[in-house]
Amino acid sequence: MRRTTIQDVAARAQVSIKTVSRVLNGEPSVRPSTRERVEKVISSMNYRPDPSARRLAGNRSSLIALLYDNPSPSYVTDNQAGVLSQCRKFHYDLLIHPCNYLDDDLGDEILDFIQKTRPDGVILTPPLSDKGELIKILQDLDMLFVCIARGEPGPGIPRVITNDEEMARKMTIHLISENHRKIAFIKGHPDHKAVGFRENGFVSAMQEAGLKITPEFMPQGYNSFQSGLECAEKLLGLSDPPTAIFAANDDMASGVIKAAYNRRIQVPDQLSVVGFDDVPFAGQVSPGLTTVRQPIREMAEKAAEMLINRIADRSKKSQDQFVDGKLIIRESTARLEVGN
Amino acid sequence: MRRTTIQDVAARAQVSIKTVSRVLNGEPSVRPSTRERVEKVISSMNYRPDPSARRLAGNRSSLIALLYDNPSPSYVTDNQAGVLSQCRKFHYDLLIHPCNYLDDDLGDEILDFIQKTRPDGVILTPPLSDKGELIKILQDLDMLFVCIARGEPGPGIPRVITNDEEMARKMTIHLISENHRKIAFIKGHPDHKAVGFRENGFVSAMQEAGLKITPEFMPQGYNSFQSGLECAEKLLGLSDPPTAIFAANDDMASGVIKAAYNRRIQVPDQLSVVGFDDVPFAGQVSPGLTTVRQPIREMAEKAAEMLINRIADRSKKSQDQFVDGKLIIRESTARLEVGN
DNA sequence: CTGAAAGCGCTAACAC
DNA sequence: GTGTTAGCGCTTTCAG
Repeated sequence: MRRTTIQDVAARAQVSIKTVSRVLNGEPSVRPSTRERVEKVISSMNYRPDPSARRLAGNRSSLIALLYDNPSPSYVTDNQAGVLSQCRKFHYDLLIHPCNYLDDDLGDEILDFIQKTRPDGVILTPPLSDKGELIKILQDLDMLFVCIARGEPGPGIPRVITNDEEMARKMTIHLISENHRKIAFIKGHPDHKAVGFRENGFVSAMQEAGLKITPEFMPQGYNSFQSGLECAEKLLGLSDPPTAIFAANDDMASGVIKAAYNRRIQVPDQLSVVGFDDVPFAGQVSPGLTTVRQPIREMAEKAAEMLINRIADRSKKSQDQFVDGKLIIRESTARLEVGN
Repeated sequence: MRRTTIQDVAARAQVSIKTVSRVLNGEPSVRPSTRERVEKVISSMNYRPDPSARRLAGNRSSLIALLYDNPSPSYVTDNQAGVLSQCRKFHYDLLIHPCNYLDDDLGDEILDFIQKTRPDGVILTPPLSDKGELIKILQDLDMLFVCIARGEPGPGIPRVITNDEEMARKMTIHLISENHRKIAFIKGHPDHKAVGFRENGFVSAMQEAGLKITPEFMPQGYNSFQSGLECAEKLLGLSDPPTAIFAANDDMASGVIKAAYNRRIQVPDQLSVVGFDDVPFAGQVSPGLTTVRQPIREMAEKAAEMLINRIADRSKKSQDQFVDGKLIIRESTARLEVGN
């Protein structure tokens, strides 16, 4: 059974295929009565335009590509969900392309992917969004793109960003308000710029409170559970250990909780732990993790929206979009009782 | 700058476009020397065939659709990764379609999606793969599909499945071998058939060991962290509580650990806990969760492979594929010391 | 083994 | 407002 085409619809509605096309694309110059008639036929025949034909003729793919390394499954699915919700609204399809940030030929691979699939636009998530080499490739291709959580601003590099620094400041101030003075910070992956801002927020809050921070109290993590575990081992083994540990993300924070568990250190009684992101399992570990909620899905939605707007009108410049985080206080932090 | 087309390649290689097409599609009847010449031109011009044009002319989309509800982010990303790896190998693109299992118009939505995107084949993950209504829609459309972890076999319903029952048996036997006698089982979502097999495995191992199981010790969970937490609350509140709890998946098992934590019950000293799936955070909770590793990625790969084979030759019948799970013993279980 | 020509189903000019 | 016509870049007959 051949699928029904625009011809069939046109014949039944007694109009030319062009008119059907106009109705399909919501073009204005169609008499309301005609439009209605065509729409009726379309739905009665259950007609769907063939996307390949549209792409070919219209020279636009109605495809958006989402590029990501794989920070964490929940990060990935949240981003996908956000982008997809906009895609559905505006009749785009989504192509996903996980890739390896460290691949030597990442650039070639992505170039290949884009040339092969010809999306109308691309969305980059960190750490890819911080990678100048990729940005350059996209710009050379004259491909529209939007960066999620990219660290650096730049002309022609539209971004959706959060107030990482401010939220890290707030979280640090919260810890200080709970009487903590010896607070350590586990730094995030150096290639992941936005995570670096969390460090800045921590440092500025500490300095403002007149608290000193030693390099010993700021070990370098790499965003992974394992690196958080290792950094915490070091911190907790110190002769004068911290009473609170702020990890730059939740994965590392859960590594800290694990390290404390291994050493039979009670959280939060003996040690407060905080993370950043509010991944799903942050609420499921024991104790529940105090953290900063990152509106990942919302950021992805905004990014998709920006991208779709730019596709519709390439001349329109788009400004960086901001999205707010939020403190989530759970059980992994507590007021430090005096005497410590 | 116009993109290079098959015409350009043909002109440069001094052949007709048909010959280029033949080379592109790996058709046999091309003289090796000609083939080589064409290939050289293709790579020197960095030519990529336009997928839309191919789809339109060839009446095949080179698209695979992955349909899923959202059991958990890691489940989703593992499935995507598995399918994608095969897609890349065989030059398919992947369309993802998360949906809501409980939507009243799920069938319509999926029908719409398929008609709109015209994939060459579809992969279903549980619980969608158990939903007869969807299967029927796909069959009516004459759409090729493969089910992952579908419970029921059926003619014309190719599946990739695991030995859930056997692994649950083994895990139960493990608990029994560690002296546990009072073992509770938190059942999975009733709509998720494969998870039901885990229950069967548990029951058969218990019966074989001559241990009795009361309904009280087999509460109904719904695969979520929260439901695991609630079931565990009930179990641990019993006058004669279990010494071990087997949850039908890891999310529920981590709910159990949380419940124990809340009640200051030591895991594994006072209570052994086991899950099923080996999601990433199973190794990150404290204590690490003893569980059964589900080879999700591998299943997805097999499913994609089967599907692609069927697309290549619709007449070929495909048999159900089996993939093995594996016991992962971590710290949440321990030998029960006598005297209990 | 290779090529010419006819579409695939749609959109974009341009006419009316 | 609406229709006609010519492609988009490829695959597929069907001839040679």
